[in-house]
Amino acid sequence: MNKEINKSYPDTSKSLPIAMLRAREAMMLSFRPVLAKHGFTEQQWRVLRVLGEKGDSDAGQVAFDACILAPSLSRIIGKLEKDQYISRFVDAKDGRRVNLSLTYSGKEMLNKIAPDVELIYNAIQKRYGEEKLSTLIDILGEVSEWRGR
Amino acid sequence: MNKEINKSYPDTSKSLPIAMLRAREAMMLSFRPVLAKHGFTEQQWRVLRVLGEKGDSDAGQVAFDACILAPSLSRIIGKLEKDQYISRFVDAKDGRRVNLSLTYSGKEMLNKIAPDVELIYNAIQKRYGEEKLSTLIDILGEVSEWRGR
DNA sequence: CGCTAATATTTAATATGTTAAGTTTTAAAA
DNA sequence: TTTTAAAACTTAACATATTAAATATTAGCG
Repeated sequence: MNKEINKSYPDTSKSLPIAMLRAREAMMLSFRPVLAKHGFTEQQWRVLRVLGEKGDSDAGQVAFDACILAPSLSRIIGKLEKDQYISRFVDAKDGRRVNLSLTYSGKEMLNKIAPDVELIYNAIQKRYGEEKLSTLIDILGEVSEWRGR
Repeated sequence: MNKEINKSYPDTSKSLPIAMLRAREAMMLSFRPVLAKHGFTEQQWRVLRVLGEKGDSDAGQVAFDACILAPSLSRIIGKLEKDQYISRFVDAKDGRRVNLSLTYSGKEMLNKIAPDVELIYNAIQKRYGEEKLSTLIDILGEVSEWRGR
């Protein structure tokens, strides 16, 4: 009959991937509406931010910095370019590389949205304290080094 | 001319949402191949796990526990039901609710995959130490309580 | 009881995630 | 130098994410 095929599994409440998903989602519930108000998705915003922060970069670098896979980035930069927030041009020294650059209007948008995003960051930091959050970021940084087997 | 429209923004390396994304992605790079080997996506696996752990639940509960939005869950359970890993039936007392239940074959699959997933969990825990990881989960839990303004 | 608001889920539309395959260009081996 | 392998993107196909709207059902109220 084997009505007892159920065993005991590690509680999902202790699952790191789910815990990160939950925490991230909690924060994004605050951020997303701000970005949406300006017509951007979370990912599009990350691309703009990374370009604003590190300056012109090739697509691979942006993909890494914004934590977006290459195929997704291809589509995203297609749209951002169409909307004239970024410009895209093939690298002169290596024809495989695509360099990305914020346009003036992209920089303007960045300057326009950033303060609203900052407000939320500050509220979160005020709520949980800088120390706890920097501990969090430190550990997350360590775990990001994980390369399984 | 305003060639200096660029200002300074908070470093994305200090962005909590991105830090969580990176750390999560690092771990999922280990987990995904294991799940894929058995033909499941990350989300489908979360649904199976949650049902195995908490027993029969309605869709809303599963959505919360697995951290999947209702519209996504609808499709996912559609596929899991078609593949006969779960069964779905309308609640007798509340016709709006849909109750979900693992089938025998769903439970079998859970028992088959869980050990492989466990191995990875254990390796991660061994690498970073239980204390650090439980600190991480604790802080993540706190941040999950965040409800913006 | 009949009407209206609230719930739980599903459907739809658009955007991104994920893996595999295809292109073009470089680098490296033979 | 010719061939081959590797690198950086892009395209394609399917799955999920996100928001809004549609459905169906229940709860509350007058």
